[in-house]
Amino acid sequence: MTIKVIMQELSTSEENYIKAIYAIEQAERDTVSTNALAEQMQTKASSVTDMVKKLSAKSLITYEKYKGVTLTEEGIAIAIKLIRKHRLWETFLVEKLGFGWDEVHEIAEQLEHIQSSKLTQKLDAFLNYPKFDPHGDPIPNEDGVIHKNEKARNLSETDLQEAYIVIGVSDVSPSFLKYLDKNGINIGSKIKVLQRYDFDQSISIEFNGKEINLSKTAVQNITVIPN
Amino acid sequence: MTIKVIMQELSTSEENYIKAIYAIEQAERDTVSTNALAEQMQTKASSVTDMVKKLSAKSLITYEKYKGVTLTEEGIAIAIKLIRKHRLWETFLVEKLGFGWDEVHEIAEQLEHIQSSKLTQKLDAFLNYPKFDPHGDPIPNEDGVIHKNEKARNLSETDLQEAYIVIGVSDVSPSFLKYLDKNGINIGSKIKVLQRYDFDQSISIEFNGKEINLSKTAVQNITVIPN
DNA sequence: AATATATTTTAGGCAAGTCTAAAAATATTA
DNA sequence: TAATATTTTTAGACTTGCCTAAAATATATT
Ligand SMILES: [Mn+2]
Ligand SMILES: [Mn+2]
Ligand SMILES: [Mn+2]
Ligand SMILES: [Mn+2]
Repeated sequence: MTIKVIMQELSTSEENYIKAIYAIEQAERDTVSTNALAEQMQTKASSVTDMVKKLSAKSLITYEKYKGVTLTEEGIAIAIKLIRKHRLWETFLVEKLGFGWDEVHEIAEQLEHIQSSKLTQKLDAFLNYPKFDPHGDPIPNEDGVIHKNEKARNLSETDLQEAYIVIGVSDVSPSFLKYLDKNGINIGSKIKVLQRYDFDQSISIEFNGKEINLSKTAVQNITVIPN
Repeated sequence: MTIKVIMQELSTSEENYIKAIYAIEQAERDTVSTNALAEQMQTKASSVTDMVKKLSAKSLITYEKYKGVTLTEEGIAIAIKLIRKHRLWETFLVEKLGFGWDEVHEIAEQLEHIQSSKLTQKLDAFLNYPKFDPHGDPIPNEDGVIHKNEKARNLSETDLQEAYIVIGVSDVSPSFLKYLDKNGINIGSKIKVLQRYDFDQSISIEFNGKEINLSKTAVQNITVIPN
């Protein structure tokens, strides 16, 4: 007797909620509150309550009134599949179609919902099984395994006078990425941390021979490893 | 004073209706009836009436009660853009990802709704501005121009003992395309029409040295040009 | 502990897209 | 042309996903 796993069809909205819950779970290591989810989804708390009941009924999250939600194993698997598709498509758009890294997130938000596991698998092969997307984020493999870089840290947690390599950005808004482009900073850029200003938590770095000042907000959105 | 053309955002459902109306208009050269549209959309006539009112309010079709619908200029432009995207994606899936021509239609049905004119343009360039999709259908260019082959005709309208080249298929169902695959018939296949059987309107052709019998239904779905 | 504040849920409503059943209009046929 | 059949529209209902306003619960403050 064979057991058939029925992978339920999810709406785009349901998928986006799953992704949002996953993202919050990764950031804060706690159950996800209704308000936090409403914030992430740019919607109202009452809408979140509605959706959260539906996802709970489908066993993709556990939900207790007034106590927030957590993804189930199945929910996590779905979230990771979506992230995999999102990052593969972003890689395709940059590597094959020549888009800038600031242009691909919005399009990938649409493409990640295309339903075809064969497509995902063939896209992965076509791209030569890339490990990271254009923003330096790791791409989960077909089994859902994500290889995080152990040495990765936020630029705000670095030592003075030490050399680092930029390996990722956590804000993918076009304005931030264009700002980095203007300064020539990209994934792989070699930098040295020169000074840290306590009054506004900005820092100055050496990059390509010149000194660049980065605001607190910019610094918080750059991930590096020691060089 | 500049006139700004506001390209309205359409839902996937609205887009599919526009495409369906266009397809029927091409086939029968007449206004499109509610029932014909319901048949094409695999839905009920009452649902069609509802949608037809909406599209009419958006000036994408002209609609008169009990008299069927016609696409407006704007409606036609939208239909052609969708067909362009559909066929470009099918080409991508076959040429770049290695899908079979029988596997791509369903996936392209999803991909054609991705919103980004820059994506369409870059995909076109990446594919080297292909003129035809994997089923031999012409791909509209960025200006909406479709180059139809003047010499194209249905296999049912061919002369005996004459040589032809298969240039297209009008049924894209996997079962039909797999049937052609089994016989080795593809776009570009050189064939000779041997005989025509009146009693069931089947024909026999010579292909690759061997004789193949094709049913009426098969014949009706193959497009050829004289060799 | 009682009160005030913040968070979350419920109640009720709206738009899109679909359906069934019934009514209205059009087309066919006797 | 009148009856019959077919097509199309309307009426009313359902689901999904969202909203606002109000009620319920939980948390913070005095
Ligand atoms: Mn992204
Ligand atoms: Mn990314
Ligand atoms: Mn197709
Ligand atoms: Mn095609």
